[in-house]
Amino acid sequence: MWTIGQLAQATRTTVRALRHYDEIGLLRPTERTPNGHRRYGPEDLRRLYRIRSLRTFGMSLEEIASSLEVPGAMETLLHAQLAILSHRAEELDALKTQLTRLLDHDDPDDYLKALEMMAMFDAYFTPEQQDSLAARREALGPEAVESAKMQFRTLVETLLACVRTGVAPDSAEAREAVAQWDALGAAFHTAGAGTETATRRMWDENSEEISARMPWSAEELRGVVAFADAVRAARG
Amino acid sequence: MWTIGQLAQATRTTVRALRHYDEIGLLRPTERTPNGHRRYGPEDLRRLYRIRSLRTFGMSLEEIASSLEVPGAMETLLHAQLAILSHRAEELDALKTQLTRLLDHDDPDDYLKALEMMAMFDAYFTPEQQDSLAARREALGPEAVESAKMQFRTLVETLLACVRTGVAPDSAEAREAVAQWDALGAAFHTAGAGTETATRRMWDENSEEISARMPWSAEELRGVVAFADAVRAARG
DNA sequence: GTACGACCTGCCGTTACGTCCGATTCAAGG
DNA sequence: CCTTGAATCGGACGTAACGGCAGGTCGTAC
Repeated sequence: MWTIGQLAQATRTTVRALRHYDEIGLLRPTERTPNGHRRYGPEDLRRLYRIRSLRTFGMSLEEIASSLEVPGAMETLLHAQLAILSHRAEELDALKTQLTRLLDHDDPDDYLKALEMMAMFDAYFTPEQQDSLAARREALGPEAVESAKMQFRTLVETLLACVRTGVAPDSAEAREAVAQWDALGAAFHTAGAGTETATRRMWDENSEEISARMPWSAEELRGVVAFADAVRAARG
Repeated sequence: MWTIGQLAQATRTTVRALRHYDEIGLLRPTERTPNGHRRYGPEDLRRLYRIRSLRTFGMSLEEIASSLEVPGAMETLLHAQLAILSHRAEELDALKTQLTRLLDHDDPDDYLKALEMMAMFDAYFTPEQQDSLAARREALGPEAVESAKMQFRTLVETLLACVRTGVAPDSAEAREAVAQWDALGAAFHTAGAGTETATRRMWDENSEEISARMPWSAEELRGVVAFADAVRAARG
């Protein structure tokens, strides 16, 4: 039989934790001395060992309590916990790659804007869509992505010029530019269903935020998008 | 300018979270209407995006607040967070393998005892020592481990017989048995420094618990260990 | 006798909000 | 203009697993 301090020291827990377990009924000492001091026996020690093990697996004390009562619950619970841990590991891994991508970014002063974009990205794309977009980018390779950015810039400039000079939406010049624009987008979208509409929503609702990362104003961008719509409508 | 409900819906947060951010001064709305309703502007929206991004990286609101104030703190903090995430990933991975080992165990009714042993194991070996022991077991292969268990059982029986029949500690029979015992232990211990003494402490302080998993009583085991000590002492 | 350590109960604090409350206030319809 | 339902307000309490502190009791050693 051991006092609470001895048990705590022997099992590398704390007196406070043991008292907490007693409070919530998870580990009641075998007996109390007449003056109220807790006395723990070997059976309590074993139960404590089990509790600490299950705790290292990330289970809540409530789960531990119920699994220790019901004799057959252990296997089911451990399997479930393994699944949870695997899921958490995947999430962690995704976070790590995202963070690494962010830190590998060229411009170290651009973190704040990058963070904004990531959150917006999260808000408009489902995780599956994000995965497919990332996979698509990876499949295309970094130089293809850079090249796409360049093409995108020149296309925006072209369309912007069309808007400014009042080129008709059914002109060959406008059609050609919009066709290239759509092809460029398609190269990144073919992998995931619904990414096109999500991109469009993000574009519509956040042109101000997006323009903050680009050399054009939100007004100009909205004009370009509207013009592209008109060109597609004229094309039929 | 948006109301709190609109902002919450647009950014997929909750009204309560936004009020919380306001409370702790993390995200104050640009203005209030005369009647006290919060009004958020584009600047608030951007700040919220940043906050949500950093939150997904597992940072506390306090860390986020300070990193958003100090201009250069972002890179340092993100790097630190990446390190933390990597560490957590390793821990999670270790937990997963441990759980998997437990679930791969032959006897499904033996979970509770296995959990006890794991906790004791944790209490007496440092993580590095545990790694080296596991690596050692893996290097030896499962059939070698099984064979060692068999040898261990017969050795205990032999020594137990010596104790019962009062064989002298300096007899050839006793010396031979103890030499084999030590060799068997050495096969598992050579990889990690300090594992021998840890094993010994665990053995000394928990013979009752250990005996619960073996076909001998704690009394008998303590007798065997003491006898082995005597034999080693006689050997010099 | 008293000093010291170990123990007791009870209460507040932690994180990032969720939930519920009663009291206003807004927007739309009759 | 009045009503009604939805949105908003501030405040309070709850969460998980303890940590830490206060004030009191107990046992032992000097």
